[in-house]
Amino acid sequence: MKEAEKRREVSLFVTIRDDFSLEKIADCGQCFRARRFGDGTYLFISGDRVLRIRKVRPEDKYEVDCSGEEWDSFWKEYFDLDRDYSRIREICSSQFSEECDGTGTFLMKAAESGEGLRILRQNSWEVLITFILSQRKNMPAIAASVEKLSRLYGHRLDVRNDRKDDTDMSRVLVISGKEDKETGLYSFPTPEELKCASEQDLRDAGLGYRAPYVRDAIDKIMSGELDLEAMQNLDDDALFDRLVTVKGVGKKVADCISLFGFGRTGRSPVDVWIDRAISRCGGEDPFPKFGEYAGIMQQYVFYYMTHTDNS
DNA sequence: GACCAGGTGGCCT
DNA sequence: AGGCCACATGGT
Repeated sequence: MKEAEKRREVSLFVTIRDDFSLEKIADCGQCFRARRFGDGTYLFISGDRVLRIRKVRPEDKYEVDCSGEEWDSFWKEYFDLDRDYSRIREICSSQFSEECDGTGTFLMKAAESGEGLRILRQNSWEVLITFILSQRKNMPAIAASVEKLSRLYGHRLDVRNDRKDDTDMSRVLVISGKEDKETGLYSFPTPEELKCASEQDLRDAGLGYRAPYVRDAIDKIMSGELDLEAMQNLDDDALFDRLVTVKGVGKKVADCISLFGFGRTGRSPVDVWIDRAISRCGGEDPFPKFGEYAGIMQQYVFYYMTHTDNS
C-alpha cells in the first residue's frame, strides 16, 4: 500500500453516473480555488469544508475523504448532483437543428466540449465577492487574488490528514509566483472577517479599483441592507435588481452571481468570450432560447471558447 | 513593454 | 438610451 493511501483515514466511495468531469469543473471559471494534486486528486473548498475527490477504477466511482453524512448533506448539493445534465444536453441539442446555418453546429460542438461540467451550488457571499474581483482579470489573476484575500482575511483550515507533500501538488488554476511554497489552506473570508478591512487595506491586498466595490458589498451585508439568505426567495428579476445595487455589480456580474451563487440556470452572463461566441452566431444571443437551461448552455460555450483554439 | 483580462460607473451627447 | 473612457493589477 502506498504512503498516500495509508494517510487517508477516512475513505468513502461514491457513485456518480451523470456527466461529471472533475478537470472541467475545477477549471471552468466559476470557482477559483479548486486544485489538482499530482495523483489526480482534486480539492474543493466551500466555507470551512474541504473535499478531496478522486476518480477510481470503475468508470462512475469516486473516492472522497468526507463522511457519508457530509457527502449526502452537503457535497451532493454542491456539485448539483440531483440535476440530470446528460438529459439537459439532449434537450438542448434537439434545439440546435432549429438554428440557422453555422449556429447549430457551433452550439453542438460547444456542448460536446463541455460535457462533464456542472453548475456548482457555491456560497452566494463568496460568489458575490469573487465575481466583483473578476472584472477585467484573466482566470489565473482572479485565482491569485481570491487566494490572497483568503490568506489575509480568512482563517486557517485544519484539514483531515493534511498532506506533507503539498509541494508536489500542481494547481489547476495556477496561483502565480513565488508565495507558492507556503502550505496550508485558508477559508474564504466571511463578511465578519472582512468588516474591519478599510478600503486602503483592500487596496493593499491588491484589489485595485475594486476595493471600494468590495467595501460596499461588506457594508451592505453587515448593515442588513442586502440579505443574501432572504434573496433566495426572490424571482430572477427581483434578485437581479437587488444584486446591482452593490457598487461594481453590473449586468454581467449580477448574472454570474445569480447563476453560480443562486443556482439560477436561466441566467446566461455575457462577457468578452460569450460576446465573441454571439458574433459567431450571427450577432444574436442564442442563450435565452434555452430558457431554464440558458446558463448551462452558456457554461458549455464559455468552456469551449476558453479551451479551444478559436481564430 | 505593449496588449489584454469572465466590466462597471460616470460622464457625455 | 447609447457611446466613450478611466480604472489597478497581473498574465502572456
